[in-house]
Amino acid sequence: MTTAPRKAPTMADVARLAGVSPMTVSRAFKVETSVSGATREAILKAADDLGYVFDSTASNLRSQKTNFVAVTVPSINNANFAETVRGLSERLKPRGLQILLGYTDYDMAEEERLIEQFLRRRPEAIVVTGGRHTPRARRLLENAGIPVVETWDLPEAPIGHVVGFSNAGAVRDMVDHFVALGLTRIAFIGGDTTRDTRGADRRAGFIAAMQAHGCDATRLIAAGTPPISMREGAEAMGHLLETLPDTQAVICVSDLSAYGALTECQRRGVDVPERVLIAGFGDYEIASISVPPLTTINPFPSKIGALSADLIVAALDGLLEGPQTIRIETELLIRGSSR
Amino acid sequence: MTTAPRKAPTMADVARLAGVSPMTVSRAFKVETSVSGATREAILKAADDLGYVFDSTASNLRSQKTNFVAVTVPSINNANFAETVRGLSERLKPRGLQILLGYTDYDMAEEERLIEQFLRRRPEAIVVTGGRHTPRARRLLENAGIPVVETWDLPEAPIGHVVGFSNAGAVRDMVDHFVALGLTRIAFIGGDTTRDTRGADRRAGFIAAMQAHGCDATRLIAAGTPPISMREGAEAMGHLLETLPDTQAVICVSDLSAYGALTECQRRGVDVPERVLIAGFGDYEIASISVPPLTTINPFPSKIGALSADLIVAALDGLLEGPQTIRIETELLIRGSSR
DNA sequence: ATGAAAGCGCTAACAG
DNA sequence: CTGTTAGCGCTTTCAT
Repeated sequence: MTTAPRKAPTMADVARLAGVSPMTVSRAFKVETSVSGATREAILKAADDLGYVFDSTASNLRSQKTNFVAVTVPSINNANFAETVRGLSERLKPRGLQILLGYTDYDMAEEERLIEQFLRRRPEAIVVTGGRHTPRARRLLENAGIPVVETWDLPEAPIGHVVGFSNAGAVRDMVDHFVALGLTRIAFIGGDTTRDTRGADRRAGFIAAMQAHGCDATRLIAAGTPPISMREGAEAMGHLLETLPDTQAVICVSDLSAYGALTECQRRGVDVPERVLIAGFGDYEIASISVPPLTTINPFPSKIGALSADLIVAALDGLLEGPQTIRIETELLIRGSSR
Repeated sequence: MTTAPRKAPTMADVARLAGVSPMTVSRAFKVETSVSGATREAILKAADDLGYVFDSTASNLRSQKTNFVAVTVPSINNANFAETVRGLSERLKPRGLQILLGYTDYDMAEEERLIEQFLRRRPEAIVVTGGRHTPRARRLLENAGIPVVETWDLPEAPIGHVVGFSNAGAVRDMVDHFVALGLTRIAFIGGDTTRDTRGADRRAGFIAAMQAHGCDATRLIAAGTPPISMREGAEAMGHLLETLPDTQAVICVSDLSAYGALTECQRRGVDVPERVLIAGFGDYEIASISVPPLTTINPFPSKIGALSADLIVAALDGLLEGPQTIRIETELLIRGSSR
């Protein structure tokens, strides 16, 4: 059945059946509270007989504790953000904190709406992806009165705590790698830069690094709306091979688009890495197993989540002096697609 | 700042500043309620000045409405389940229903814990993945008094509504395809069958279909703990090529393991599909873009979500006579890896 | 170890 | 269109 005829039982009902006061029932449902073993047993038995389910909406209101942490990510369909959520979740669970997850679709206006909705539910802390937000979203976070963690970025003016890395710096490392191989005609494949701020930072990092090396930084292919897919990466590669056939290396905004680019080369009989080198970003599983495997950057997504959780727990325990910024060092992984 | 010095303002504070009663403030925050334009404006202005944020913990308790739907999936890091969640989310949002998402790690005991936690928060409805649960989880769902939807499966004894497909039947279609090509030495690569019940159903469907065709159904490779990865698919394929080198075709429990198997063939110089044919499950993006592309089955994951949302909305509106079962017809996609 | 009273912040129900 | 009263189901606080 999917509908109950009668009203759900409350603690008062359980108390009546067990012959105790509602307060004792309340205590019996917490761990480490002073209730005698026999009484607790009788209460839990009574609760089970009645089909009682604890009502946390009432508990939340009275105790002013909701025991959840709000988390916003750009996309739920992304292995790296999923790893960050897993890292968070695993360290928050032992503290009895659940995660309320929402996705913004890489849209700051949607992020603002989501943050407002989430704050209404009174989370104990909030984790957001990125360091750029609408002015109103920023204000909401500043005034929320709870720990705030910005991740996957190193914002210039953080709202609260930060656990992230330099997207531009990571791509600079990649450019340096290619230049060290003696290459100069290097292209960048990414999505439209208005939506995905981390993608935009990577593109900006590419341009800055190329210019620092005195190389032409105009081989920029926009491949569609972020997050760009394998297919869009493939299409961008096709376009690149046709319009700028002397390109020696390609840096893609993510491993997924890089893999798409690789397959397009395979379909066209363009040898990788002999004729063109390819690199991605994110160290997704595909990057380590494709033939050839893809050169990429590991941003340690689950570490971002775990360290964010540590900050939250410390902040809730009052152990933090002020806002903390934890800088993650990304790792350049040179694989078969670039050597 | 991450901590507020003073207490957060309530509706009473807003009411005082705006010179109205708390009830009018409450009305001003709902749409389509009878509040004069000028009054509403003054109230929202006062709320903004105070930095007031609506407290839904109180609203939830008093109105006995939480405006969210609980959803459990085996893994958050899975493009197909993500599509189901997206399908749900997009159709529930216009109704003002948010999603509370949790993952079970393919573990029924963890699912039970999660369901209990979720029901304490009093969701309007609950969506679970699969049709097998612990006895206690089943009882909790039966007594929850809210619409329940089981997905991604066709349970024999549904708890409430169902939106799913036959995992065994889908694999039967795949076996039929290979047998029609004149092949008989067909293997199945999957994970341990104790955890992933959908994977177990696919394996059982493989065995049944092979036996129905009078073929040997013993080429079964267990590749690790579900969900099995690309790497585990590759390792299983290596094992298969060494122990049963006369195998003509391989059906994998998912596209990810199928892709791993494909790469292993490429590393070993085993031509696909000339020497061995490969098929997966799920129609992930990798399946359509790999070289060669992978034969697979599309279970229409976002449709599962959308139809589940429709059932929930109809049930909440009291438009459903009784439990509904919606059967999704999967689609066999024959691609380069098997022809 | 257990109980009684009060109230968390909002809104259902009723009145005007 | 707006206000008053009461109470959702717990837990804080203070007793015993």
